[in-house]
Amino acid sequence: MRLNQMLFVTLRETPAEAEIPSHQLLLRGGYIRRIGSGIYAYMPLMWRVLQKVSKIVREEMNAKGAQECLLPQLQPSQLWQESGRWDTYTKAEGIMFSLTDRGDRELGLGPTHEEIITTIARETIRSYRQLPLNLYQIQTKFRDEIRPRFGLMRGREFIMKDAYSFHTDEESLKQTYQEMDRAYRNIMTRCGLEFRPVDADSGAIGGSGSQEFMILAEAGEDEILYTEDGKYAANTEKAISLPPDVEESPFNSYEKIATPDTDTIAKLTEILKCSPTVVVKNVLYEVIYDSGMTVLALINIRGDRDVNETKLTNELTKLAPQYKAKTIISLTVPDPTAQKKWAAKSLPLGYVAPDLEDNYISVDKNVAQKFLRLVDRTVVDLKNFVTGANQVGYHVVGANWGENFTLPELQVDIQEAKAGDRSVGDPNQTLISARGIEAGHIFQLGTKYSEAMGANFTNEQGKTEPLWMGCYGIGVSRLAQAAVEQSYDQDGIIWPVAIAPYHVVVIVPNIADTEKMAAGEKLYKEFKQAGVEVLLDDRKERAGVKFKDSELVGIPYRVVTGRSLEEGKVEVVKRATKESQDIAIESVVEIIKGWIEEES
RNA sequence: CGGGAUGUAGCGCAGCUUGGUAGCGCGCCUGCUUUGGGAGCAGGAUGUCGCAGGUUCAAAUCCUGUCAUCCCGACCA
Repeated sequence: MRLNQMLFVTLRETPAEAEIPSHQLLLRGGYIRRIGSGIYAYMPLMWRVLQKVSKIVREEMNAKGAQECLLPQLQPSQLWQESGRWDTYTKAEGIMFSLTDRGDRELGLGPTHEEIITTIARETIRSYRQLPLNLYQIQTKFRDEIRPRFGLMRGREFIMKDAYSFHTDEESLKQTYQEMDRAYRNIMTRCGLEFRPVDADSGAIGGSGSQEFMILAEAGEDEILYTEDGKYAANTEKAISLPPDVEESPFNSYEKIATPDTDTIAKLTEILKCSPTVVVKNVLYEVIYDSGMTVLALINIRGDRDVNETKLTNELTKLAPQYKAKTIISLTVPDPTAQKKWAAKSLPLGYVAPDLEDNYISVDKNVAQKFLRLVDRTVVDLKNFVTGANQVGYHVVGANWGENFTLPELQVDIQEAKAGDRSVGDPNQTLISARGIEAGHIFQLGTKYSEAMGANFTNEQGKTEPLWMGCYGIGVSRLAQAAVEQSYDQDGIIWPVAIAPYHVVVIVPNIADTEKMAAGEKLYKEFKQAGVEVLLDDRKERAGVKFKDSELVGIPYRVVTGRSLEEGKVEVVKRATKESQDIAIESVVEIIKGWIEEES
């Protein structure tokens, strides 16, 4: 392509809206244009990158026997009602754009396609003979993100590859899951990315096992924890760990002590001269279930640990049936205004004890009349601990479960793992923290959707059974931007060769110089004939502008028909290293072609 | 949704406190010079000052409302 004919607009200054390097560079390089919040146009260069990523994804999916299809974006609400996700997705999670058509039918704009694919499966899969099956598509998805961010990283419209597999049993599902894991590793590696697969929470999609593929980058929205030996890696949301050992409690008799002005653990332990590991912290959460019921959850956890709200949400979701509910609409630490809605009297904030009486809750049929008491494992075996006295200004010390307080029946792991904690699998390993961008996520769904939607098959024994399902997503547009986040310098983008929009840019420093122009044209033709993707910078611009642009846009190899032309040579510069060398004009095409084959 | 901020030329911003001709840099167009690191000189074009009301002789500026965008928290590929 000749730059002179291309819609090629770079920005010298960084648009104010962009925060992180990859977003800034994609805007400045003219790869993307913002159309609305979280809505972007992919310009010609970007589209080439996206197509290259898609091509790699296709090749790896096809290699595992997956079949490509294309599913509708406009989805009837009834399918989502069948799976039970319509209300969650349009109300609780609020992630789905929905609309009503002129015939008064409700439709959703697809944020994901489990419902559609399950419908197809139940209509077309009859027998075990047709299984296993893996279908995928590369599609634009719509999600009404509350806060779109960082350009393509979290858009409201984005490109995703999603695959769905169907099986006769769990074993077959696990096998495909493993194959997808392999395929995903290949995809990330081929795209030239540094990544890490981690254990993950499966969130609203549901199902049992799930794994995320994290592209390592400082700007990543997720924190991951891993051990140095590489045997354990998990998203912090999911991570488990051994907390530091408990220090000996300095208290051996049960006593109530005046502790004025100690509404935080730090202030308390300073006054009592004890370790936070012997403190039982009591955290109050306000939970609203989709049945409209408000439940107050009182969590007991060790003073030096924090509650992992993802784990807590999962535990609370399990308890939903108790409150005639299916799911949680909100989970918050209630502020004083929120407390007024249900508190019968003012709470001893900062001094709450595990036995906080239920009569703090005012009588209301939409509010559970008893605290939901959950105890984290970190404090189950704690002896002679310190905790609140349910009276402002006072704590108790030397307390024990069974003697002074009743140990709640619901014992759960809801502590948040932190860097520095020991690994559960191998206590000699400590957890290290890194930030990552979630570019892929694979799930073992099990029979959640097939049961809900009646997608069954007949097995070898002639019995009807629900299909086992898996689903596998890759954020194509997110992955492309993540690649930039992982590879840039002060001058611009450094694309991995495999996904660069073009391989080579031939720069003619001065198009008025007919000899240099002719050399540029000749090389341009030869590169094209050799199957190398080449740009010719034949714009009426000064050399400096062309150099700056080529670096900003990040084409891996630059060929300049400049000074060295007199000796029959051209200058060749590698974008990644800025390494420059003069190469004879007749061999340059072959040499660069060789480099490209090596790199991709 | 809660907290914070911003809307002025394609991009980055000033002007608003104290109302009175809408400005700067970059980019864009024309010409000449320059021609290997975002050129120099000369000339030129581009704005319903987010939108709607209000106050006023007069509003980018003050008041009210509204919309949009961005940043910090909960969701997710």
